[in-house]
Amino acid sequence: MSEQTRMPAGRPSKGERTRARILAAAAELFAASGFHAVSLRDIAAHAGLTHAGLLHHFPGKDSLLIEVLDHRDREDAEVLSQVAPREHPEEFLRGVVRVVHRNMRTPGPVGLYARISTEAADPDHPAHAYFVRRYELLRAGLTEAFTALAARTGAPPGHDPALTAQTLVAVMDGLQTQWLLAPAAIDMHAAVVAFFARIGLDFRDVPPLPDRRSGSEPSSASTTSAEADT
Amino acid sequence: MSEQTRMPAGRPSKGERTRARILAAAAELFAASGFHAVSLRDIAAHAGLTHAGLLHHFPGKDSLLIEVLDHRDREDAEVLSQVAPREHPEEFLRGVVRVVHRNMRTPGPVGLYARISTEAADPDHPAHAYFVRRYELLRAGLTEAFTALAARTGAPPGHDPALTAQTLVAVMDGLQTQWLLAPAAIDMHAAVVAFFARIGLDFRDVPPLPDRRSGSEPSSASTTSAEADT
DNA sequence: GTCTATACTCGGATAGAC
DNA sequence: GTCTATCCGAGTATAGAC
Repeated sequence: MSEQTRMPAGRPSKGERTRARILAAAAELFAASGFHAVSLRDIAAHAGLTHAGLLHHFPGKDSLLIEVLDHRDREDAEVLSQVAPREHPEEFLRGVVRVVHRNMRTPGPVGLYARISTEAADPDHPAHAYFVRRYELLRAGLTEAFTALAARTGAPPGHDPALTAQTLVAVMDGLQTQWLLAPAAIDMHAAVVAFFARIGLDFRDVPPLPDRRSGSEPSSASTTSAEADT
Repeated sequence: MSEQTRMPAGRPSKGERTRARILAAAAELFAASGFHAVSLRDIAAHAGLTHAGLLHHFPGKDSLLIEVLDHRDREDAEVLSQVAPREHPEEFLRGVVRVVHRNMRTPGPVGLYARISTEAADPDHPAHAYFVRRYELLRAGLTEAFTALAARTGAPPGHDPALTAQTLVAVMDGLQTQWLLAPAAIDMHAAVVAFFARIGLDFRDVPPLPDRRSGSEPSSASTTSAEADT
């Protein structure tokens, strides 16, 4: 799914630059208007070529979507994969809070993600396998963190790390839905901090994340420890 | 948005019966394959007419969608509106658990709802206002219930009923996303019961809801107390 | 290897005949 | 109230210019 994504580092060829332009245009337009509402002709025009020319670089609209998702994914992975959930669970969970905080500055990509993740419930959807795997990894990483945390601090009797992980993911996703519909009424960051407080973690002091630098490739997105083997 | 939805009660005219047939076909096909994957020609054929004939009864595909959602909404409202959140908060919350439980038997409509609710983040979406209002009402009802409950049982110091309501809604929505992607891995009912347990409510014994009777109009869906004034 | 031109099929939507 | 005919724009595929 994400092979051949290492940076050429040297001088990018003309085709590679065109590809990057297309990807940037797709990300922007998808984020602004969603997947179905945007046509290949729109994206192509935005990137300065015809839709047939675009199809020389990408086999179809679906693959374009997946590559856009994959790219954004690596940006979050940059934050979360700095620290292994098993060894430094608190730090890992702090990273989650920081991502949520930053998400409140980027409704476009957040909306895109929310939209596609629900569309992808259909097994025939091009991004289905992508999201199944993504959620598995997310839950696995959080479960590891909660397990390590419970072992360290002494777990309450009925505590279930996997259930907590699943619920935390649900809270973050569900908050996005409400926030996207009524941004002024929902404070995702505060709600997630409150959720952590309910399970005994005080994350009120977690510092915000710097603004995402605009449209550049991640400098080093090699192996992400968040993608550890289950 | 939902005017002219009272039952004519007398003998339905031919047009009304056709309308009902179209609506039933749309609900079935949307639930089975989603919104975008189903064409007006599919729905029309399923209802026994051409797509142009269908468009005589509904101005467009969007309005068809909204009416389908509205219809399903009233069915859930039947459960939740039996009891006022302020007077009988436990019963009201029990109703929520029962709806979640029943949802696990109907992935089609649940998926449709999840999809549309994220698409509707776009202010230009035909269902935008619908979902904004729906979430406001949901949160308002739950906030009332949690407030009444806190007043009765003695509230913990830092307890915020509105925040709890918002988080519960998020949990239910987010669980749906994960469940739709991997039904075998997620038990929405158990997770919601666990969430209630975390805030001190034992809902393990809530009885399931009977199966939805197939394709008939609600017998009396007049005023829903869940739609009380905010 | 990069791109344009063109065409095919299917979608939603409209106009007007019956 | 329903149909036929038609329009426009979507995703996709192919041929061929450079």
